[in-house]
Amino acid sequence: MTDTSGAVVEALPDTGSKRRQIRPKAERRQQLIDATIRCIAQHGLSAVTMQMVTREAGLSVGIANLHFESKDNLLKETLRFVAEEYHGGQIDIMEGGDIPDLGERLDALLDFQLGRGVTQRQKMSVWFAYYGEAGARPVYQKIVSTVDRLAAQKLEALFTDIIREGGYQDVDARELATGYSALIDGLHLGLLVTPRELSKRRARAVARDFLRRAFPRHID
Amino acid sequence: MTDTSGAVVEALPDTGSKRRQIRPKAERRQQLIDATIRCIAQHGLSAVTMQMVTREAGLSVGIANLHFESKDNLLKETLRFVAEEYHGGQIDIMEGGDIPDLGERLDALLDFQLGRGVTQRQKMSVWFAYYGEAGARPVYQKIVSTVDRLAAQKLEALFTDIIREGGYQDVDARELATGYSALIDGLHLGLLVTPRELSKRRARAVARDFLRRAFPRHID
DNA sequence: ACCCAGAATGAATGAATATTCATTCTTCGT
DNA sequence: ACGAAGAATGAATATTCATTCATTCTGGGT
Repeated sequence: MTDTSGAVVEALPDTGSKRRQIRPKAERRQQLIDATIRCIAQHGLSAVTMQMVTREAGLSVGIANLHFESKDNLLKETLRFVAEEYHGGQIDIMEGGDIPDLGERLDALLDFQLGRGVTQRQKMSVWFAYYGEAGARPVYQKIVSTVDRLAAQKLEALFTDIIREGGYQDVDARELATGYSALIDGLHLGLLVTPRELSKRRARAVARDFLRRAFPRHID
Repeated sequence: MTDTSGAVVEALPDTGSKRRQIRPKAERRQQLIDATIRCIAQHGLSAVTMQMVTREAGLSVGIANLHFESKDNLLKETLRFVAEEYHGGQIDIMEGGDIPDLGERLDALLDFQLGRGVTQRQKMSVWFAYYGEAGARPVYQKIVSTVDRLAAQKLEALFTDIIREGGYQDVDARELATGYSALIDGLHLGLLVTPRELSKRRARAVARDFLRRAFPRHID
């Protein structure tokens, strides 16, 4: 309305080239998912628009509906990606052919869960944005609970091994695993919502404390 | 456009009376906040509309902007209400003039945190819906962290008393309080997102276990 | 060199939604 | 009984947004 002269086309300081690029479908999909993650983290799930996402990806609006059928689907696939990345990483460590020592494996798990990769505000924001909607959207519940269940099983198995190795008495692997998972989730929440009160450093100390109290001969 | 005859006015099967009622501002505000809570729980924060809320409250659309200036404000006030209800309840118990025995006070706290009132899906949904947006909305962070900080202090004080009374060694009240709070948050999350895997009963057992391991002479 | 499958674009469309405000209705004090 | 203060209404407005699709462009295959 205000400027129809069309003189300035390359006004935006785009991500490099303004020339149309053709790329395989899989690559574009990932590009869009990554952009969605950044948008959710920055603006919140409820404020994310297709325009926002496609601009963040440096692409046109139409492309999102080309590679995902709808916004709904894009959001679903984004959750699936984040969930699999997080739980997949955990599972790799817990199965841990790389790390034979069980105590060290626990340490590695804790490092992953409260370390750089996962704890970045971006990822946490996305994670909890979906949790927030999960109460009203069974689809989200299903996506999360599918990967979640597997991770829970692996954790229980790891704890069972540790209990056997350490000869710990009066410790129930299943219950402890539930507690540990909940603790980690709660710490993530704290890091996200009240970063002033809870430093990453202290979060690790708290989690480590939990494990030490349960498995004193494996931690510290 | 389609029907200007104005014949059928009472077509909607309203919540009882179709007669216009005049009520004090404070009452209408609470009514709208309650409706907002129900809407968020049922449809998710991002799907809530003013029409939805006002219909749920059995009122007209205009009223929301009469008593709150905007949708944004209504959502903010709703969060404030939920936060104060939850943390206020905890604080009352922890200050606990009613319950002199410290172990019993702990039990009461746990009951409140994982009992009927708070754990109702409705309230949990709202709680986490806001957490999900908190990463992107400093306003929400501020509202939560204000009440949160006070509750954390009270919990630390309670734990300090218990540690002194029980003569527990090697236990840091602050760290334990952080851990316990995180654990409770994590359990709420589990109850909300994977109710199949985590029953309320088991959540209580897990939390109780955490406390017992720290304060064996006060629990069980 | 040229073609064309299909990738990419973005203006246009239509649906949804927050907010406004002229009007109507209640209640309370007198 | 009456009038005014202000509570309540909901049609209208303006905006925002997801989705569509006619058109343009690219790059690999011939």
